Amino acid sequence: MSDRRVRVRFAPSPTGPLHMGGVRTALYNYLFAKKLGGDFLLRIEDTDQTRFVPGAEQYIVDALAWCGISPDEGIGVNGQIADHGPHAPYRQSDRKPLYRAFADQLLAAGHAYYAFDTPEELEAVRERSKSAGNPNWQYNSITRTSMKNSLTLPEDEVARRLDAGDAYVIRVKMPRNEEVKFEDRIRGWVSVNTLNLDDKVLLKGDGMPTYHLANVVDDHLMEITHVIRGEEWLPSAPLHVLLYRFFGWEQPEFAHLPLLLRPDGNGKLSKRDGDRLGFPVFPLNWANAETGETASGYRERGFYPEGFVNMLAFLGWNPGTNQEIFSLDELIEAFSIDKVHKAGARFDFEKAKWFNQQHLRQRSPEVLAAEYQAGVAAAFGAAVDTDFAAKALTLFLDRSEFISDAVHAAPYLFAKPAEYDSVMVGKKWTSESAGHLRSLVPLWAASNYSEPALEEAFKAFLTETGLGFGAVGPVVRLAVAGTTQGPSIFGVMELLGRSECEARIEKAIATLG
RNA sequence: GGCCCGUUCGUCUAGCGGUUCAGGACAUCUCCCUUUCACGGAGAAGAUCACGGGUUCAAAUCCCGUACGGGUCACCA
Repeated sequence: MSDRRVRVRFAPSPTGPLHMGGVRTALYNYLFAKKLGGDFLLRIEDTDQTRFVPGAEQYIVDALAWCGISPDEGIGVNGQIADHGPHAPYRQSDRKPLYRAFADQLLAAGHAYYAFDTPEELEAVRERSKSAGNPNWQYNSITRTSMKNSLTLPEDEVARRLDAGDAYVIRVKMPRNEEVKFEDRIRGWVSVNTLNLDDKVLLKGDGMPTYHLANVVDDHLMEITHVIRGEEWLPSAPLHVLLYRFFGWEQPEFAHLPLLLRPDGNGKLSKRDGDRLGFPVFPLNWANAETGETASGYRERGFYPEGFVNMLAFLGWNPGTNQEIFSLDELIEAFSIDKVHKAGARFDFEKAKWFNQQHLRQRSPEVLAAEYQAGVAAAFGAAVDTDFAAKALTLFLDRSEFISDAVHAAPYLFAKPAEYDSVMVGKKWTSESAGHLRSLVPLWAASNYSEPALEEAFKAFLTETGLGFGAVGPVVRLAVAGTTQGPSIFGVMELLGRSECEARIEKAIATLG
């Protein structure tokens, strides 16, 4: 497989929104392919018709598009829900007719067999086994001899049942005692004895393949060279290796990614963690049609795709240098599957925010100004011009992790303070405060109301009166902004303009005395 | 429980037999800057490299065992 064109795939099941772990798997696949000049495909594995969730497929496509992880082939090319490429269709439910022949091939070669046991019978056997002290009964090389299948039933009865249309599944016939080995790109040699593997169902009663069959068949047909997926697939990898062998196909290279762990306690990060832990687990908002609840997404939380992707890339991978801030293109350049960590990575939202902050600062002033304008319009229904936005950003960007921080840090830029910080009023507002402000108003009015001029006039006033900055500065802040925190109050005053500032000062004096 | 995988500062990690009594980042703390809050700068603290045995002149790095953690055991993916 060394000189084959690199082709990888991300193959999610549309049973709900894609969570961040899934996005990271897609990202690593994408980075790997692009780094090597190969193809990245998106295939939809919807063989379980009972778990179909409306909108999930659209969500997956939208989420990847937002992240900039664009498929070259399959579903979702150019963000469209449509098949695109020489191996169409790329949705397994649409490929249903094609799997049967492969199951038959295994049947003919003696690597698979028909099994007529009903789900109820299997359930009963498991129950019996459990009460006998064996908690997990398996359909395997030993137990299959006492089940109803084409290995135990007389040939004519099997033919009769098949003719009669009896329900059946096709199971893999697991070899009795064989060591299955494969070299995982991340974990090295992994070895399992078939004694511990069971006769997995390959083709279900409804004619649909299970993941195992569909995955192996499609990866082969679609000429996938590297299977990069989550560690939860490691236990079934030996089965897949065996299937490639049974079919006589070249086996792709495997790379099983470490899991994303919950920041608290134990276990892997799951969809059900939702917002319970105080951060989104999904790339985009997801409105659950059944519960009516909306799970929050990174996009809506204010993250830039660049920050989100950068953060995800570093959960389990590291370039080996001290550089941490990367664009998608830089990630492609730096990525190496061999540098992926083996152990699970515990997610830390604080660091995630830091990544976004770094990307926030890398954006151009023009783009930021436009985003700020949009944010202000959405939050306060106020329209501000580009100059205002640019000036506001020089004041507020430093203290922001998200552009929304800059927007929400100063509602007082868009409305007079509704109230004044009572603690600071108590500390700083004295019987003399109103007088100081009244003295300042004409001094400022005589200036051009620019930040430096306002500050200069203020300082001159202090010098003249012998007052300290701490005695009057906070008072000005309270009057103009209602709070004593924030950037230079003179910058804020410049933004607000003279008449607004004077009105606010009057209002404060009227309110606070 | 069986099988498989993993284990370096609180967290993400660098490290691939000697140049490391372990480097960076987030978080924490201190100081400077700023008469606010942040940003920024400087610094501190924080890991006997899970533990125990080996191998070797030399081990975080190789091997074995133990412990702990995780994953997986469906006609789900």
